[in-house]
Amino acid sequence: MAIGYACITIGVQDAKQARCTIGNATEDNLRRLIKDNLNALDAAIDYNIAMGISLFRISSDIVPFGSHPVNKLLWWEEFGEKLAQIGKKVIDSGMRATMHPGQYTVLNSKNSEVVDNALLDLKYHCKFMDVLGLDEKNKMILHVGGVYGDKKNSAEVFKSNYLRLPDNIKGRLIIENDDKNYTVEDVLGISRALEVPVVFDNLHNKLNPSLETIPEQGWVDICRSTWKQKDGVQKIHYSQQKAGGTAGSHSDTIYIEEFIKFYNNIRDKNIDIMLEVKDKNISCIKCINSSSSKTSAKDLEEEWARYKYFVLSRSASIYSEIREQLKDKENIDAVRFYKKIEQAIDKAEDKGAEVNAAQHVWGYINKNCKEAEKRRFNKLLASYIDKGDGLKSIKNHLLKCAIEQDISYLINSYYFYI
DNA sequence: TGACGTCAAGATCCG
DNA sequence: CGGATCTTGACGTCA
Repeated sequence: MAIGYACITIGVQDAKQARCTIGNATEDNLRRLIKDNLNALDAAIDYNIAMGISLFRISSDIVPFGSHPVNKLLWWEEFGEKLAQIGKKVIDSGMRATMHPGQYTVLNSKNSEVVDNALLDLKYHCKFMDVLGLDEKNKMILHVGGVYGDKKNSAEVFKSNYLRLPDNIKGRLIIENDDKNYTVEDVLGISRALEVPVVFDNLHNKLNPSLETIPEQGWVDICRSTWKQKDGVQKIHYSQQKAGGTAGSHSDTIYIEEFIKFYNNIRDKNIDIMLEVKDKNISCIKCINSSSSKTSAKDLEEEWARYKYFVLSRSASIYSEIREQLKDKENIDAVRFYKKIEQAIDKAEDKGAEVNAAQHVWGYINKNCKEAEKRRFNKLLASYIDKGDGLKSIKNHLLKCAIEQDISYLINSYYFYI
C-alpha cells in the first residue's frame, strides 16, 4: 500500500522544476533545463525517501518539449548516467514512479496529426521511464480521449490505435475514467478488449458516473480485476472537489475525515492511491500518517514543527489546543491532529494572528540578520498593520532571511507555502 | 471564439 | 532596480 502525489514537491528548495517558452527553447537552454530538472527530480526523490513516500508521479515537463520537434537533443544519451542513477535510487528505495500525459494527448482523435503527436508524446514518456530503468509496474496513465458525437465509435478508434502502439508503450499504458466523456464503465469496456489496467478516479466518477449505479468501492473492486501480476499493485486516483470551485477542480488540501472514510471502505488495502491535490506532498504525508498504524508521537511532532507557525498565523487558540493534544503521548490520534490543522486552514485571515506569527518567526531571524533586512521587515510589518496588504511580502522576506541564515527549522515550515 | 487546467516564464507595474 | 503582480504559453475538445 502506498499513497503518493503528483509532480510538485512543495517547500523543498532544490526540487523546483523549470521550463521555458517555445521561443526560448534553444539547444543551450534546453540542455540547461534538463540538467536542472533532473537534479530537482533527484532532490524530490530524496525527499520522498526521507518522508516515507513511495509513490510519485514524475512531471511531463521534466524534459521541456520532450515530444516536440523543437527539442532535438538526444537527452537520453546526454544525461544517460544521471537518469540511470536516479532510476537506481527509485528502484533501491522501493518507490513506484508514474507519468501522466495530460488531457491534450489524444490517441483517438479525428485529426491524424493529433494522433501522430499523441504517439510521439507516449514515446517520450515511455522513453523517460525506460531510461530510468524502471520495470513495467511503473505505469503511464492516459485518458481515452474525445467522443466526436459517437462514443462507441470513438472507443473503437482508441482500441485500434492502441493495438498499433509499440510493445514497450503497451506494457506501461493504463487508462483512466475522465470527468466529462468516458465513465469507468466505458473504460472497463475498452479494458476488456485490450487487457489494459484501469485506474479508478473517484472524483471523475462522481462528476461523470456510469449508467450502472455501483458504490465507489464496488468500482475499485471491479477495476482490480484488470490489474495482472506483471502490472503491479492496483492504482487509483483520489481527489476532493474544491468548495466553490468549478466542477472537477481539486481541493487545496485533502480533508482527512473524508479520505479516511473512503480508505476504510476499501476492502483490499493492497492498493496504491495517487492523490491529486493542490498541497501535494503536504496532504500526502497527512494521509500516510492518518491511515498507518505505525504513526508515532514523533511523526506527529515532526509534522507539528512544520505546521506550527502556519497554525499560529491563523489562530492562537487552535495552536494551544494542538499543543495540549500532543502532550498526550499515549493516545496518538493523527486524524484528530489534522482536523485541527484543517480548522486553521479554513479560518479567514486574522491580522492580529498574522502579525503575531510573523513576529514569532522574526524572533529566530532577528539575531543574525543585516540592518537592511531588519528595516525591511519593520517596514513591511508596519504597512501590513496599517493597510492590511503585503502579507505575502512579509513571508517572502522572512523565508529569504531564513534561507540566508540556513535555518532549516524555518525553511521547512509550511507557514511559507500554504 | 472562449473555457477548460497547469504553473512557471515572461511582461509589466510599483515604490 | 528589486520585488510584486498580472498575463501568456502550449496542448485539443467541446459548447
